[in-house]
Amino acid sequence: MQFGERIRELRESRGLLQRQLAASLEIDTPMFSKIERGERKAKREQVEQLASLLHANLPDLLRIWLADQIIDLVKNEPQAGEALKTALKELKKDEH
Amino acid sequence: MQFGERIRELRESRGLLQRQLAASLEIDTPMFSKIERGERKAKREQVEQLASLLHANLPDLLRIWLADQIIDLVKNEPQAGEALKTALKELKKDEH
DNA sequence: CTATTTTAGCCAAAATTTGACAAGTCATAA
DNA sequence: TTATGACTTGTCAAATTTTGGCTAAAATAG
Repeated sequence: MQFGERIRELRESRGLLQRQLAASLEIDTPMFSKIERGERKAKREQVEQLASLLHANLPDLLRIWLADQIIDLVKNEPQAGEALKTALKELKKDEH
Repeated sequence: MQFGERIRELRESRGLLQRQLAASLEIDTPMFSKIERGERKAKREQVEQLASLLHANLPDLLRIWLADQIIDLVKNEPQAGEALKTALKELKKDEH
């Protein structure tokens, strides 16, 4: 599940139009369309606003949103999987 | 293990100076110093050159280099760990 | 068809990244 | 002490990337 897809699901389930959410985020409709299609990435602040506007779970949206960016960073890299595992280990180390 | 640290280890084990490797990469010594200390990030092309110059394993260097960037992306995010797991799953999906 | 919604393409402003330079610290040697 | 060499710090401008808005085209609904 990608972030844009999820936003679209939530938006449509609530019967909202792109231009309505776009207005709330103070961006224009084409920009919102691009976010939904994953052509542009939302800002963190916009994720927060969307969670609120769509009554969605913020941590979960953030998780998907971040995952998108990670994928974008490592795609086309042969070592992608291994790098992710390494990053996870590093992360756990820092938690202590 | 971070990328810069690893480069420094390899460089020192071969008795090379920063200015020598910097010259090979066609950047100046301060820039190389910053890469070693993780203040600046190396370009992918530079990772390849370094692997060659230091007779190091390229996939392994790339793994560490990528992991650094992932960490940099997700640090300060509460959902970092979960996002990484999600990204890993997405990645595996694409592999089929 | 006509309206509205959504998407595509382009351009400029803004933000980030990159690299170089000058000057600094630190250690060692003369 | 002075000098030298290796490395680091801080700042600046050039270059690249990202962001946002505009126009107009395509798709969809009525």
